[in-house]
Amino acid sequence: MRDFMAITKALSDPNRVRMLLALRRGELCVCQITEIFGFAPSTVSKHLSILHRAGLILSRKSERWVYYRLPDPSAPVVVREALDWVHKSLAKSAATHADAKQLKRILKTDLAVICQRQKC
Amino acid sequence: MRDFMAITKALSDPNRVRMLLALRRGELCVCQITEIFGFAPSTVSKHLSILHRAGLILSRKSERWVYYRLPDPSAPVVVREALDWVHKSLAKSAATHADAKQLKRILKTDLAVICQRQKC
DNA sequence: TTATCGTTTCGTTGTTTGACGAAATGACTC
DNA sequence: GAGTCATTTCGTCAAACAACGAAACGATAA
Repeated sequence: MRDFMAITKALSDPNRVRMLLALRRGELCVCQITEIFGFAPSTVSKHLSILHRAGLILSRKSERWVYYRLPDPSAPVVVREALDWVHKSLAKSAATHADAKQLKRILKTDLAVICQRQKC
Repeated sequence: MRDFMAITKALSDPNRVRMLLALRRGELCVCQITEIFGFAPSTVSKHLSILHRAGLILSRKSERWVYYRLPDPSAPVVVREALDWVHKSLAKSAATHADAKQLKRILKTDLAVICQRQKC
């Protein structure tokens, strides 16, 4: 029950759900996600840590950056089904589409430039 | 997105999730649910209205009582899948089992007696 | 070591949420 | 039409939460 509630609480904030959807195409580092959503880095970090603690995303550190990604198929069933439900339900939503557009723009930009722009 | 968030917000409270699970065996009236969980009737009513607004339960009025039940298979896909996920994930949890035991006891008791006990 | 830089943690602030009791509602009975 | 009764709505309070900036952290670079 506790694990399950960690997932539902993580999914109860729209910005966290948007972040899950943004990761659909592959891993992103914190500053890329910060750029997409326009929040302070500390805010984004907090959201990602909540998603991470619920098991909905995994993290990896490389060079200066921390990358987050969706879990692989070996994740617990409850997590896999939650993610399937989220993606299936929102893949075509307006918010997802808008975020995907932002993401496309950001992926064209060099990481260092993004980070400098944010002074992060 | 708004509909989806109504569902995740509804599922983000453990007591509301317990109520969904309690309805698995069939419809219950507000005072029966109140008896199971030991909250004030106004609290239970609020929880049920949140679940109802999210489309996770349906209601029916009969005589003095309002009955709530899980939706039939004609419910929206997003709702059906959410409920499937909840039930599949928690059917065997300790909390569900304890509530089911309470429920069994309460179903043996006459509705009028329950309501009187609560002065509701 | 010291500096730099992306990320996280901490403390604060304003908002949301869950609980309750009291009062309102609305249907059924007399 | 007045009374009864289950349920809902309203107002209040305390706890939880989301956002931010400042400071701490931890790894890499000089």
